Amino acid sequence: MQETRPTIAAVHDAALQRLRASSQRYTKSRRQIVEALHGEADPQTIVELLGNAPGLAQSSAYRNLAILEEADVVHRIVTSENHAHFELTEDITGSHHHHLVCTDCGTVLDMGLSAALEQQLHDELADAAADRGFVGTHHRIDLIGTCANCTPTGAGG
Amino acid sequence: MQETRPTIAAVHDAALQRLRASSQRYTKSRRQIVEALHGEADPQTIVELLGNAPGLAQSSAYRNLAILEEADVVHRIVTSENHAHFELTEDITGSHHHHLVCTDCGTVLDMGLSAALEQQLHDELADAAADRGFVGTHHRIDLIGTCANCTPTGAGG
DNA sequence: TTTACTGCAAAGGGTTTGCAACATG
DNA sequence: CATGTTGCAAACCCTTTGCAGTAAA
Repeated sequence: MQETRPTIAAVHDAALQRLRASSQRYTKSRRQIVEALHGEADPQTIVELLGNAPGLAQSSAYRNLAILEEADVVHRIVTSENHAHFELTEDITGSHHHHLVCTDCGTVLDMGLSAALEQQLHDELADAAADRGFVGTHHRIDLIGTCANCTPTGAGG
Repeated sequence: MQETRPTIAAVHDAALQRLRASSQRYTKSRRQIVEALHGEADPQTIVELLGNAPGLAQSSAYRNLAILEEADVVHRIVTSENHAHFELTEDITGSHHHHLVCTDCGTVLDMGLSAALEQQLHDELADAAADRGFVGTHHRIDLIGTCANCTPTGAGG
């Protein structure tokens, strides 16, 4: 699922169009953020992102991430950790996926589920929403646990 | 699913046992928190909780919620909102459920899914976890959208 | 050129913590 | 009686914001 990612050029193009649609510019800082997010397979925290975007001010990162989120270029992931994680939206990467959240170090990893399961889930969520007068826009599935780095017994366990 | 909740007495009993297992006392503050959580159908924020637990200091609420969480009496829900939400654990209420999260007001509502879907999800999550060397403990499903109070067009829409 | 964006640093807001008094077992 | 808990208030940390200079369209 990580192997079929669009090229950075395609991502920049998509980002540019979305920002234009929101009457926003595609500045150097924003390109840096998009490149940093594209460069890593999994969602990054602000701190990680700043490490991958040399010279970018923290305040600019927050401001631009908010704008990129508003323009549907970036998606914000909030787990029980203190730091939020960010990734390119599914619209841009073209892959619907969910997350593995490590309770130890806070790392967030991507994972995919079958289309059949997604469909059934979609239907049941629609029913549940209707029962409560709720209008759903999208769903989110997380598997909570410990990642390979934080699991005591190395592998195979 | 909300109709089959255990009595407050049963909840207190379960909470007491879990706290004892964690070498913790079941103090007046902790009882107050458990009662407040039992009293509402849906997860509450700290502010709401304090409103339902007269005389309880904010710091005590945070401290005790952490202890109750550690003892598996209380579950913390983190959405994209600023405020965390809290509810009694499924072990205590006896009902496995998921959440509807309103992006407008931050409200969190409970919902249930079918056993069949839960089973299939469980299996696929196990596969995805294995692929990444991840050890999962539990999952979380949220439907993001707007609740009845925040949806412009009344109902049916 | 005009407008929006950037960086710095200080402010904001939910959560956590130190300390003395108090309640629990 | 010894230890854990409470409440107050200050500290903490991530995030947001004001302002003057700068880059984008």
